Amino acid sequence: MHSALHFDAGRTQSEIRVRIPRRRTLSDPVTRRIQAGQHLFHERDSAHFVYQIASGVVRLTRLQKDGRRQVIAFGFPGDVVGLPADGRHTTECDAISPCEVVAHRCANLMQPERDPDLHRFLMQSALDDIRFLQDHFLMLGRRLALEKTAAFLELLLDRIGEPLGAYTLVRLPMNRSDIADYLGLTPETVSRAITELRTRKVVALDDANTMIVLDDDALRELADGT
Amino acid sequence: MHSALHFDAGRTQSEIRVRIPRRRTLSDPVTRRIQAGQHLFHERDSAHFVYQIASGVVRLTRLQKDGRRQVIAFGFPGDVVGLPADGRHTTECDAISPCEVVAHRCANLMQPERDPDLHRFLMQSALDDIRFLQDHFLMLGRRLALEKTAAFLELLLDRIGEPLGAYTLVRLPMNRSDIADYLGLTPETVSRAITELRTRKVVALDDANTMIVLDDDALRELADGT
DNA sequence: TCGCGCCCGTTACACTTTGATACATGCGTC
DNA sequence: GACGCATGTATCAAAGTGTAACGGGCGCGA
Repeated sequence: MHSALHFDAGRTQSEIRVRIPRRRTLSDPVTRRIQAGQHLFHERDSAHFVYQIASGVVRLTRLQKDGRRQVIAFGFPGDVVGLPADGRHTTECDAISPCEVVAHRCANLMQPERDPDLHRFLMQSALDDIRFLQDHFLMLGRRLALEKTAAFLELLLDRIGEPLGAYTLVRLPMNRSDIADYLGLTPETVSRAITELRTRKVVALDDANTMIVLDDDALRELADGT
Repeated sequence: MHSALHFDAGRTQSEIRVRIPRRRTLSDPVTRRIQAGQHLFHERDSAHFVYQIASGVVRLTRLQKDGRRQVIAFGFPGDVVGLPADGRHTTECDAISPCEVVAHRCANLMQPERDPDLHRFLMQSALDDIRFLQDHFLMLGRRLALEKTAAFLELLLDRIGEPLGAYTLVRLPMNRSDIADYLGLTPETVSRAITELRTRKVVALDDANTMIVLDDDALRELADGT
């Protein structure tokens, strides 16, 4: 069944990128490349930079005393990650696929006079971040694992979906454990939910975690709980 | 049992207040009084003001298509609520106890040049907000209802606890349904969890939802899952 | 003042979902 | 070919939910 699902869409994940506007200021941004698995920063690190993702995907996590891990968010191209509180980072951040990121100095956060445009941009990013975090709550609070999973796939569809004829292609950069820790489930339950979505022909999935959304409407209905 | 628990601490909830610095700018803040149940704003409202809570508690919620409600956050004295995305409010906001709030014009969010001090303050608020939202995820992701509930009461302890001799007094301004919708549980489960905490002599609770934290350490251990 | 209905909190019971555990499969690497 | 890693599947136990019922407090109107 899987072998019949070999869709060759050409572009690779890393090619989904966002144009970073070139700016002329005292605090010109610096581009960095990082590999999958590398950390951008750790929780409680003194914060020197915030990072805008140009390509690739990062994972923002919090570690708990009992050893459990909560995935706070995924950083997709265009997102700004690493906004600090009290001068320190509030999460772990590591790449789950090769990334290019643009680093901006944190000092600019509290110096609006120095570079108003940059400050405006950072404020915009913080406000967007708040909205994304609020969206995430709706997934965690939702009751059924199938609904949570559908809502998550809907998010991916909207954030990193690539048109492919009548359907949409979504390359999953994260594994089942990441999804589980994002949704407050176990990897097994995520696996069951995805299997159910495949059985219902809502999505198709090959061995390389490349997904095709077959029934966009059904996915959104499940995500909405209707 | 309840009648034996009549502790008279004198101060009322509304007396927990935060000093709002008087500022001299083009955009002087305006104080408003609102009653319990009144709305400050609705989801998708065009955002004209952000509000800093001076006294009282507000509730930030999102309504879902299936009728369920997610409590995104509670706004305690000192908190800033109503930070918009794309010029619109992203949640409902209503008071759950009589409130005094200080309104600042949203226009200042994207005009750092006009009032740098105000902009710095709003940025700080946004960054704090992000951290609080992240903290909330750890409560939702936690496994057991007892742990979630303990974590929530720990939050209240830290935010609105009032020293009372060797113990700490916490007046719960919200009802069981609010707590349930905040933690992703049902009101019944919250009730059971609180009953368990009372049985274990971790907290005491009277008929007026006034709580005394008897065993601070036990509460935090439960909240940490240890 | 009394009676009434309503809301909230609590408790009990049956049921559903999820978690925990175990094991099989497939893939890549050594 | 052995091994590690990630994923999928199956089974059983545990936890939470849904439903219902009960009691207390409160506001309202007769």
